[in-house]
Amino acid sequence: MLIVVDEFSKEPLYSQIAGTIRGAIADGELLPGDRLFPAKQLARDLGVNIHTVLRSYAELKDEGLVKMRPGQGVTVTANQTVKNKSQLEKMVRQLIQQARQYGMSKNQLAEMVNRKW
Amino acid sequence: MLIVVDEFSKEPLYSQIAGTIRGAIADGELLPGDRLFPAKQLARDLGVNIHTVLRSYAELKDEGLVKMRPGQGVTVTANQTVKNKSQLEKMVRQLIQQARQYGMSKNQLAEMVNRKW
DNA sequence: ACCTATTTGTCCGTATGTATG
DNA sequence: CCATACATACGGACAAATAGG
Repeated sequence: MLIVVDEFSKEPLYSQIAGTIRGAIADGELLPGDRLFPAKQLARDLGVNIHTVLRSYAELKDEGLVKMRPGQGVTVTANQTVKNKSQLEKMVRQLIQQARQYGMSKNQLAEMVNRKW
Repeated sequence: MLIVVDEFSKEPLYSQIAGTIRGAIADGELLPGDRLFPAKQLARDLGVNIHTVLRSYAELKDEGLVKMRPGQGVTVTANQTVKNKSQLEKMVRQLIQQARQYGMSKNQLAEMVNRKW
């Protein structure tokens, strides 16, 4: 996987790095179980600080795309592709309709989902 | 609001701080629109680094509990309470269960809700 | 059981940039 | 223009978990 960063971009470095990796996972270039470069190594290769890389990795971790473990590294999480999601989408639509009736905002619903997860 | 940190606790400092504020919001001690202490000030008062406080705030921001804006500070987000929400909560629980069966992550579900809103 | 190297996790300090008022 | 406050990035230090010899 090729990662490049543009230090003059208005997009933060950690965001650029996370975005590239996120795309690679989405494209299947990185598969579940695959290990990312150690932060130290990637930082050296990219010419950025290790903290910047670790922040990128942490972002992907928060998204559930990877797992991070000291001594072991960062590995891509099991694939989350949904096969039969039509039913799920129907539920989501119903839920949204219900939430709207209660006068909830999008963020309020999102927060509720987040809380109950 | 009183915030104390235990530097010998195994719980990270930023987590301790975020937890205290999270609790204060849950208890209604902090109300929507209320402003948190500037990170610099709180850091000084607690005897920790400003980054540690900013990390706490960022965590609460990711949870949707507060908003952060340069120059303006950190403010508690609008309350999410819904009056007749028992049915809605039941739907959310079902939805989450369904989503889990499909192997979706929390963020994937959130994104789905966001997209369909 | 021990030691060592690797790698992430947290915290500190400093510098500079960006948005707001 | 200026002060305030968060945002990003760098560097260094040490801790904690893991793997391997």
